[in-house]
Amino acid sequence: MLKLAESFYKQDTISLAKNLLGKIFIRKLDGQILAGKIVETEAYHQQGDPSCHAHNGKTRRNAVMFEPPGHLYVYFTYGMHYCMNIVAEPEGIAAAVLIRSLEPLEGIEMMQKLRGNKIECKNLCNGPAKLCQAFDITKQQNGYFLEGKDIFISDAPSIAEQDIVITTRIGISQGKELPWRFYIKNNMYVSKTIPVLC
DNA sequence: ACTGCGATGTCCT
DNA sequence: GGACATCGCAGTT
Repeated sequence: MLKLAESFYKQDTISLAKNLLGKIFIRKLDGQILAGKIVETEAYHQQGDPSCHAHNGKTRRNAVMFEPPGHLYVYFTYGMHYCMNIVAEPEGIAAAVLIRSLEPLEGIEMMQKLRGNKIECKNLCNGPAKLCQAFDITKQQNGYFLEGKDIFISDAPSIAEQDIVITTRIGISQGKELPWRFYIKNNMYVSKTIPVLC
């Protein structure tokens, strides 16, 4: 089980969004292991992407996006939800990959406790705020570097190009036309299916 | 199946 | 003051 290193994360954000599909996100929490396969991502970039939090330059909220690749950028939204990104590209360029869905692999009971009892496995991590709740990712983890021992991503076989579905991104009002959402074809744990571009 | 909407706190102009 | 990279519930078809 090989832990991905900074050299992996130092890709352009679109490549990273594709190459993270199939990898295993792991958190050790209270002596237990939580693990999920990344099945859906979105790319964001400070340039040419008006929906990117860093589009208008560095602020207190988005500062982590400018840090070296492999850091976690966690932000709070809608008064109650967290979303988790992985910083891409070299230090100084603000770009990140939003993790939108995980396929739960290990620690499912603990995820159910964190999410609420009656949630089906299928619905534990099929959304950016849901997976943060299931993995107890909050602002405390903002800025965490993924080479640490408690939170990291484990390598796994890449997803073939023909098994990656490309669509526009979900839930944004600007930059809607950019084809920067990626998910694994026919995977049951993807958050939402919308008309496919190609 | 789909649609609308309220909850709720933080950030940025 | 407005917007927000969401979610779950209630109501409708």
